[in-house]
Amino acid sequence: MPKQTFFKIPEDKRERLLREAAGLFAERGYNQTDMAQLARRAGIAKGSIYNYFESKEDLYLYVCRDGMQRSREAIYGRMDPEWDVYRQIEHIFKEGARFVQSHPEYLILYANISSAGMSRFSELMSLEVEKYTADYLKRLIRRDMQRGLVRDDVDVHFAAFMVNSLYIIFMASLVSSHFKIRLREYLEIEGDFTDATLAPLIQGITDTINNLLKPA
Amino acid sequence: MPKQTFFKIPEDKRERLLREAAGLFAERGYNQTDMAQLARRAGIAKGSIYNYFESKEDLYLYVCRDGMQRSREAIYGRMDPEWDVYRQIEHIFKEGARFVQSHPEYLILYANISSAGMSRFSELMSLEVEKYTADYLKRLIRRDMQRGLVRDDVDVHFAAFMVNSLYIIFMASLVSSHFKIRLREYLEIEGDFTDATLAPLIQGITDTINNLLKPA
DNA sequence: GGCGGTTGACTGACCGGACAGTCACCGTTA
DNA sequence: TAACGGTGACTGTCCGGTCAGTCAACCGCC
Repeated sequence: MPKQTFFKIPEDKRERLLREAAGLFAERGYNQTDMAQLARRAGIAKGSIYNYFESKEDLYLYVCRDGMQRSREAIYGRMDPEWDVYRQIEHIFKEGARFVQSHPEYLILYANISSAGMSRFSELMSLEVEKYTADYLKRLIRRDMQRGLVRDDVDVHFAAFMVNSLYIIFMASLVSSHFKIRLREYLEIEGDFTDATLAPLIQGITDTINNLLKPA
Repeated sequence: MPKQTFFKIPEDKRERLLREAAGLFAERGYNQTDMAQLARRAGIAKGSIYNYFESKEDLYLYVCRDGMQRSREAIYGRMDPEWDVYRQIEHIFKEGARFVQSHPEYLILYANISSAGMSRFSELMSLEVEKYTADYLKRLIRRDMQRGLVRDDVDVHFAAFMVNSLYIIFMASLVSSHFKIRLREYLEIEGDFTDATLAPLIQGITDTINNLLKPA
């Protein structure tokens, strides 16, 4: 957690530091991020960062949690909880794609907690990151099973796992340099992804999910 | 590529260095791996490593490529190319799970080329790593489509992408600390994974794939 | 088979750069 | 003038890569 000072400084300074930190941590990873460079980019002195946070690790954890919060708001914020599971999943994929294209840094931060040398962080954050989505999906599938919209022989845990797995791969494919290359190789796409290439991909994935869940 | 010297030293010394390097790079990541510590673990002097390889980066790339090679041999080696796509996919998942449990380091190396600060490496290796599997799966699906074993309205590229995506998530779930925690949370498993928890998961995933491909 | 010479793998102390975190001082405001 | 946020030069540590020197093995010659 930040020190109190961090919440007493002007909001734009706070935002700028968080923005630059998210960008740098995402671009270079935790260990390769240089606090002096971060200070320079954020337009403050290195010492100031240590007035706001106990340590680099402290800052990193806060930036990650803050990023998860922002992602969640962007993706779940405009969703009507009364929509059926199929419409909600479609919404999540579409809003996710939109959000990740304007703010790839947060998804990269997420992806990095699973990389080598980060197990210290993953022990702190993985559960807290995954629990929200896992619970949400399971509740949603269960609710629509009761409404007769989902086959009643579906294993709720497994189904939620599959939905989220496909979501993770999809999002990573838009953002990580490795997964972008991989997606291009599989779909034999030249150049950047456009709505014209992404729409059928989302369609294919959501169709697969529908197939898994929909009554015969 | 290694220098010639590397191929002139006794095989067990060579193997030991590669083994320890794969282990350390996987455990701590590229940047956090200390060449002095690696030398100590491999039972040689730091200078010797630089008699075998130009640089840390050179060693890393060789260890990764070597690991991919070994993984491929373990997983594709005992497979009969005449088996139908469903049997081959099941074999890949089962052998993959077996291999990754005895040699998690190679899959971790694979997973790490997609992490932050590794884009330099992913540009070098991603294509070469993914191309093999992508081509293999596409060829297999196409062949069995001609044999009438796969629905003829399936998009081969998309189908291969889905199969490999589920495979990646599955393998990562057995190996990365983050994905292990995530799998436990979704499936509500306590403690370690056993065959009893893994078998139904493989079953669920291959069923989903079969559903995607099999004629009505 | 003994001897001098040559080769090349092996070694680890050392160097230089990078970088997290500190601290003594500064400027502003109440 | 006290309190507090801001600052950047400084420090200690870490680590990739180097290199001058060692030594065992091998070779050709007597």
